[in-house]
Amino acid sequence: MYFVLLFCNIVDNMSFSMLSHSPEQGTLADIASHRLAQSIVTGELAQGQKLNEAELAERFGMGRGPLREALRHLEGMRLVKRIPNAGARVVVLDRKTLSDLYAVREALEGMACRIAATQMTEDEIEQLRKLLDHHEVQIKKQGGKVYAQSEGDLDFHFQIVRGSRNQMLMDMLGSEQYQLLRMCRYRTSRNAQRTGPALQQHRQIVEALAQRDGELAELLMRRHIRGAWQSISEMISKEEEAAA
Amino acid sequence: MYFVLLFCNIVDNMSFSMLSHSPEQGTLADIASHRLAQSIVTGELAQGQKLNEAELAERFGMGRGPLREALRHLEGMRLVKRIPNAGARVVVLDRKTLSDLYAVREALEGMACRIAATQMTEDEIEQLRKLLDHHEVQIKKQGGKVYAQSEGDLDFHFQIVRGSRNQMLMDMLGSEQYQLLRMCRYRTSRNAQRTGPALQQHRQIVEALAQRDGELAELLMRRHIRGAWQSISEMISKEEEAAA
DNA sequence: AAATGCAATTTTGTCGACATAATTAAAATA
DNA sequence: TATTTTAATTATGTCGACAAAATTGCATTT
Repeated sequence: MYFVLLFCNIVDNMSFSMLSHSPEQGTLADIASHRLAQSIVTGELAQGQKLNEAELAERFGMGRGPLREALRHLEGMRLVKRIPNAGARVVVLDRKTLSDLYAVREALEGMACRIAATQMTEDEIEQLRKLLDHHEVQIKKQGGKVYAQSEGDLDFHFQIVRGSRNQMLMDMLGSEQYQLLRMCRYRTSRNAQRTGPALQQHRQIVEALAQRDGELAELLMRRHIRGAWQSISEMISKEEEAAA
Repeated sequence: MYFVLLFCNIVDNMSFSMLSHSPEQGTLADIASHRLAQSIVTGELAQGQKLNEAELAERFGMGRGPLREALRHLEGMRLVKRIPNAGARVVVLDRKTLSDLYAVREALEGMACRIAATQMTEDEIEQLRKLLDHHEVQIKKQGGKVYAQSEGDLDFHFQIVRGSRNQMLMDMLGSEQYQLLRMCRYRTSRNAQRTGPALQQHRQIVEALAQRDGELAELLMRRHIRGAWQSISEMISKEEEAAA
């Protein structure tokens, strides 16, 4: 029990590690699952690409059994789409899929924010402030590394979700949806970012949490996510124009 | 393409079939997944029970490979909890888990309702009315068969989720959360029901949809789900008292 | 008698080989 | 030449056997 608590504290302070860091431990299926997820999220495996079991199994140095289990897991995370007797393909993030994702996020994270306002400890809120300070420094110091900023942003959101104390929410957002979000970020992070206004909005949200104003916190979070979607949506439109 | 559309129409009219009917087709892993899910939901497999791979594989007449894939799938659906090197167990639906589930449901189905008010066709809304008429007849005719009523209730909710046209929402609620809900119903369906007030609330929601009043529809749906949770919560309390 | 350490058993994790279905390529026909 | 049929190839689905880990039961020790 002591070790479990210790581990949790480590995780607490690990910024975005819990979302992306791959554990080179556990069963081979778990390892394959993490490596595949990472490859898909970063775009190393292109959207819609066919995933050959034998090929991947050899690349990962394992048999096809564990790899098939990993594919089932990724299917549950919506990172791959399986068709019986016809293999698995990397999911394709089209406009409609992302639109649906952001709509769900708005509802869920809005709720998380409202509850978190009543559940988070003063200490946790103070941690959020420090996280944002850290982000601000990072933004000013190195405006180039948009990747780390994106992960930092996701980390902020997930800390609030944790503050809701709703395990189902943590599972749904943490282990599934955030992977799709990260995937989306990687696709669009080359283009312009909106880190400045986002940071400002984050600060507003934290202050609402500090004042225990759940209604306001929810409103701000929903507006923040709607703004993010608008930004992404415009980016996709430009890409579509460029492609045509 | 013609066959696909035809199939969809059939599914549309199949009341609760899409949520529980097991397809004796596809891969063995899919079959095992459905049969296991059904056994877990109905309580045939008790909560917290250890799931022995070899035993289940023999019972289903298949090897352990497909069964392991099925377990991975059920883990994604949150029906079982796996621990590396220590096997899988049926999930335990304690009060906190169900509370979290209903909180998430309220947010998601509330959103679904609001969007459905602008997206559903007149025909779909008329279908909802007919569904409720059918429920009313069933309730009056045979007050005993609470099982069918529960499934009918879930069907109503899912039709509205479909009306939101949000595929992610349909996946999340349809293939995952509803299984947990059905599981919960089976546990508590022996006790008193609240089919009367629920039907009334359903009718209110449909009328709000018909008037294209998304705000009202969302409010009514959220209130409806909160009421359902209150009812379930009291039931759990009584069970806990009886056990003590 | 309780607790600890060790051996035996059970169960999970993994791999390789075979069967079956889908895809591709080639050949035959209109 | 275009299309359909058929054969060959590839990939997925499945099983059985082995290795490693965990659990159980027993014997030993304090």
